[in-house]
Amino acid sequence: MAIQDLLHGLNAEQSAAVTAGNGPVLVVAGPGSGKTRVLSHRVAYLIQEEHVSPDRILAVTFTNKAAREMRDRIERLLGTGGAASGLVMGTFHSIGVRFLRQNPGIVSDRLGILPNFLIYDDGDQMDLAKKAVIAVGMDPRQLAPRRMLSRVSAAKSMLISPSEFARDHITNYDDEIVSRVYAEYDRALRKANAVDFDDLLVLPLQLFDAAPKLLEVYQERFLHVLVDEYQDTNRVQYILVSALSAKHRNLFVVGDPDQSIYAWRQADIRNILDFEQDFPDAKRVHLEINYRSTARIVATADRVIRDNKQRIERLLRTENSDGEHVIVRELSDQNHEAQFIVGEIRRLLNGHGVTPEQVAVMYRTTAQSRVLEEAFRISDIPYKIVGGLRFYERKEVKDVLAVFKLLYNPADEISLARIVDNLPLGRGLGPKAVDNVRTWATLNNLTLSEAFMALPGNPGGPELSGSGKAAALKLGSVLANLRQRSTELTLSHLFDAVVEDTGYKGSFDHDSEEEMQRWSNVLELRSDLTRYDEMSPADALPAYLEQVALVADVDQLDANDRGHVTLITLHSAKGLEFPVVFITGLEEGLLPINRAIEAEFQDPQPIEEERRLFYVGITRAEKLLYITYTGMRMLYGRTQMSAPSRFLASLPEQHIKSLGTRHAGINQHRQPSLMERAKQTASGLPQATVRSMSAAPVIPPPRTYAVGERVFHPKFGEGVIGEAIDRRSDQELAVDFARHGRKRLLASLAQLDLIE
DNA sequence: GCGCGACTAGGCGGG
DNA sequence: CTAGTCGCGC
Repeated sequence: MAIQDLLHGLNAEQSAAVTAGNGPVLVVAGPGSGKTRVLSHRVAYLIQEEHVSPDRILAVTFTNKAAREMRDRIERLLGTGGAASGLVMGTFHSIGVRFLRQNPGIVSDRLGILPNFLIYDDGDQMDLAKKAVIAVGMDPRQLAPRRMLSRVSAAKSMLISPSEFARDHITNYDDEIVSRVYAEYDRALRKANAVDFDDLLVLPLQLFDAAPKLLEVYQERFLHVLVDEYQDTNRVQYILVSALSAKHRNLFVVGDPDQSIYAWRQADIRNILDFEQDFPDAKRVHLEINYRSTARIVATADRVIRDNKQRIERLLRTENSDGEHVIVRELSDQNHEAQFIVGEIRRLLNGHGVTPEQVAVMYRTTAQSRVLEEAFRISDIPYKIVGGLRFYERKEVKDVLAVFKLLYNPADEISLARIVDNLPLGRGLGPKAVDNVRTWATLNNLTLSEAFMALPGNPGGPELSGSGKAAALKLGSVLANLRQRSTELTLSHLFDAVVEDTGYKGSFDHDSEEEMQRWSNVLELRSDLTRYDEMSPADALPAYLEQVALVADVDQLDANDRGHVTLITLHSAKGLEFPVVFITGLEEGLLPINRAIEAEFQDPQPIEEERRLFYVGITRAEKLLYITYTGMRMLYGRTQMSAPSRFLASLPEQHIKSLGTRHAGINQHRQPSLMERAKQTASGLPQATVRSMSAAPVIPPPRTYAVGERVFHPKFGEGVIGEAIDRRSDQELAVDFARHGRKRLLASLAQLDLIE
């Protein structure tokens, strides 16, 4: 492909970013401004025009899905298949684990982590944190392991080691506990030969510290380092990319400070704000034309984000047509909210040319998805929930995976404990028997599971009662047998052996619908495993376990996986786009969330982050945007009156159509100030009529259709325009399809192509 | 050692 | 409300 083709369709700013020369580059990219496009074109440009070998480019994305899509795009741009192979691309975590796996010798010598280390998921980390809390003599019920974990995670992301924490970061009793739990947690993690998510970023840095020569090798190799969603990087990630790009200094970062929504995960917005201080010779490019959304949606987003105080003033503009008004709707409670959404989606699906996959329903908390899911289940609209309980976090799936993990890493006591507690194989073994085996294991310098496996050959081993002894022997012999077979069997056959030999398969009650559902989840795991059957058993097991640990919810959203409405949290929705978006629960306490409101007087940051989250949601919408809130909501089992979110007051009147009884712009939860009352009186609020657009931007006319023209629709196929009614900024069409008869569609929504 | 009902604390976001 | 834990009786 020629250079002009590589730059074809890019605007001036996008081209400038793509073709920027060497040195640090900061791309500040508004929503829908084509940043993924810029990144892919940049990589393709480097390979093709600058003749950079793909394996000398490192590209970091926020999700695996984004990495996948970008790779596809680059392949397409470069034409020939495989042209992008060798590119190092993925999330920070997957790149981190790659560094560790590539250097097993140094990792094991210097960091004490054996090559068969496991990545502990959230649940494993929780179990370990709980044990750590108990080990330091505290009660896990009062200490909230979850809170401990987040403190530990925060420390790790700021590169504070347990000993540094103990030395420099204790200011009160609470810190004292955290410090001890942190030390114990990390010790237990190493003992289990496991790492947590933060370790995947921290350990590579420790690796580089321990082996500076190795860092030099990587520094030399990576001629170009590109980072997406830079506003959401934390300190460790910042240091990692700085270190890797230090030699050639070709660091290309893309981000949007207004979309920074991960401060709670220690993302540090200063990384992007201070980029030019860190790299004084940095070039800066702004992408501010939005290609995604209608002018009304862009104007709404812009108006909402402007009310943040701590913000760099920025432009957001579009050349797109006005589109429809943003619909704001008040409902009496969450059930009516769900009903409204389902009803509205049904209306759009029937005859407005909308297909289910074009629609997303977004919410602040996963708890909100339950009511929505219920409404969708009753309706005949296909839907899919992203997030919530992940597949791999389901109890029955974790139970089986625990066996796989233990077979791979015998030091993994957390998994062994799962097996003992949850599988029929562990029946008859209580804490006492396990403790006795552990004592014996320690004496003989074995891991706990190795000790169990050694039992059949050492009948005189640990002290055990008659029944406990039989159970322990059984466990040991089954594990030893599975372990031996794990090197020969494909993963799906290993699965069969595991569910059979542990008695798990037989433990599901065939008369219980619920248990049969759980068993079918277990079987789904089996079909997941067959994807690895081509690989040699020795490689498949670690590859599969790694995939399980690093796959995110959004990663499983597949572009080919069509035909359903998406239910998703606002956080997960970052980076996605949908023609039709519903943002639900615009209420004080939910969006903004209570925590942020409580902190508001000491610290305005959390509220500002909530507003950015709302902004992220708004900017996901291409054509139609609905915003809903309720007057009453059941939360944590109690029904409470809910006040409309303060963010509703930022919505620009001229672009919204308010269908509620109360006007969206007025907060009901507090007395309006005199000024506000004055303004309300002046403008005649509350009111629900649509006000005409004031100071409308110059907008190019949208594509229009005429009666008789032939068109193609992705779902209905070929058709002829039968009627065309002009609306303010759109056309309502009646199209006669050859195979589906007459459908009424909105020109802006239906993905029609004119057939010449 | 297991299974059950009673009780309590938390209550968001995710690689 | 729901998940997790306690404490009891078996």
